[in-house]
Amino acid sequence: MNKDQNLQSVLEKGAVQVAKELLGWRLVHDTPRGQISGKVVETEAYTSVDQASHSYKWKTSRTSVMFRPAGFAYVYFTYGMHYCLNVVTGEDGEGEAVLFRALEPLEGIENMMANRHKDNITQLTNGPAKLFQALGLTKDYYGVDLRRGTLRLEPPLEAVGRITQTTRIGITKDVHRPWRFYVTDNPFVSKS
DNA sequence: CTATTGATTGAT
DNA sequence: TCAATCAATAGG
Repeated sequence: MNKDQNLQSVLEKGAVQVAKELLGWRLVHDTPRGQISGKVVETEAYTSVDQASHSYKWKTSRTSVMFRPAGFAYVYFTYGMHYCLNVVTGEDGEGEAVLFRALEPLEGIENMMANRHKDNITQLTNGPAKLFQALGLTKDYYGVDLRRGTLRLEPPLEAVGRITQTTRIGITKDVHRPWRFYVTDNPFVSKS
C-alpha cells in the first residue's frame, strides 16, 4: 500500500494538509438499500486558531468530538435545516476538522436521487448539506469512527488531477485563509 | 431569560 | 436577493 493511502497517517496531519490529501478518497455508506459512495472532490479545513471554526477557543457540547483523536465524524446542524459532515484531524485534543463540501457520485446513484428527491446527477452532492442528504446520513452519525463502520473513508481508486486552493465559502470570519481545496474543473464541485 | 447568528439551500 | 427554520451562543 502506498504510504499516502494509509488513512491514519493522512488524518493525523494538520487539517489544512489533510483537506488537500483527502481529495480523491471515497466516502462509503452501507445502507439497507445498498452501498452509496462518492469521491471527495471538495474540502475545507477548520482549526482551533481559526475564528470561522466551531472549535475556536473552546470546547462545547456541540463540538466535543472535534477534540477527540483523528478519524471521528463531526456532524453539525445549521441554518435550522441542514446537517454537514466533517472528519476530525490532527492530534488528540487539537480541535481540528475537515468539512466535506462536495462528492462525485460513484455507487448508489439511484438511492442518492431518492434521498435528494432530484434526478439531476450534478445536483446530488455539490454542497456540504447536499452530500449529507444524498448519502442518507442522520445526526446519529455524530462521533462515529470513519476509519471503520457503516460510514467510512476508503483509498482513492485513481490519481487525482490538478488541485485548486482558494478561500472558504459561507463564512464571515477569517475569510482570508486559503483553506478550501477542490479538484480542478470537476463538475461536481459546489459553486456558490 | 431573550436576541442574534449561522461551515446552506432553493426559489425569486 | 431572500426566506426557511432552529440549536448554539452571546448578552442582560
